[in-house]
Amino acid sequence: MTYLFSALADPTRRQIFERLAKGAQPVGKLAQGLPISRPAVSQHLAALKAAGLVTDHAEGARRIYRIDPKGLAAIRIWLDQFWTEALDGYVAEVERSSGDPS
Amino acid sequence: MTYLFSALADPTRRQIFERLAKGAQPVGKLAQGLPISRPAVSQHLAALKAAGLVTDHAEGARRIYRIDPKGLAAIRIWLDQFWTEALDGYVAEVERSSGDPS
DNA sequence: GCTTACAGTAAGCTATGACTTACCTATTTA
DNA sequence: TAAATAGGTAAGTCATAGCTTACTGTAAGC
Repeated sequence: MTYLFSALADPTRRQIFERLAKGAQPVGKLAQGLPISRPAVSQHLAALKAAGLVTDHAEGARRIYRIDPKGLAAIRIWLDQFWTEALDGYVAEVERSSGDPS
Repeated sequence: MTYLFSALADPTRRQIFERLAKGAQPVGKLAQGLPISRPAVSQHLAALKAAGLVTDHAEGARRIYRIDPKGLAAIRIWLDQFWTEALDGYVAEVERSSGDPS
């Protein structure tokens, strides 16, 4: 989860990711329209890839990046597995401190 | 989203958060069992609070922290709003590159 | 009121993360 | 095969994040 959340913690990286969500793109095209250098984009893509948020494949000289559903799925699983636990705990605490509503 | 993801990106902070998911706790009790100092825990709690992941209230000299559902809800919204877009894009790209399956 | 427990804040240290430029490799095109 | 395009890697810089110790401010207990 650390890689996943770290990857999404950076605004630029989220921007890249959200742009890829609208369609696969090569590195150079991504770099256009971003206020950072192309190598910086490459580094961000490497981070996203390590997190399982994107995949890449060669297409001639270009390298096409696209969303990898694995990453989003992992977050969803974490969240779901968490959701009930956290909310149960929350409700229990609130009830405990505000008197039994039954 | 930046604060939210940054807060969850740190392993220690996630540990604190997940511990709170099992029940509200004062700072000192959280600090016990963690390999870091109590002030460090305070700082982590401040980050979690700023992200909307926890709330606190005074209880005598103690300060009780508990999960704030707002944070998790925000992630869920981000994810949901994203889910369809990303997966639609993904499917569209895959179909485009592997031939029309119809 | 004085002391002890609880916890936030300040200041300083160190490691890491995001960027840059320079470089190298592989593919296309002329 | 030479030139140009596409993009990953290396090395260095600067800012920030996470930690520590020291301090300050409240609430509780004697």
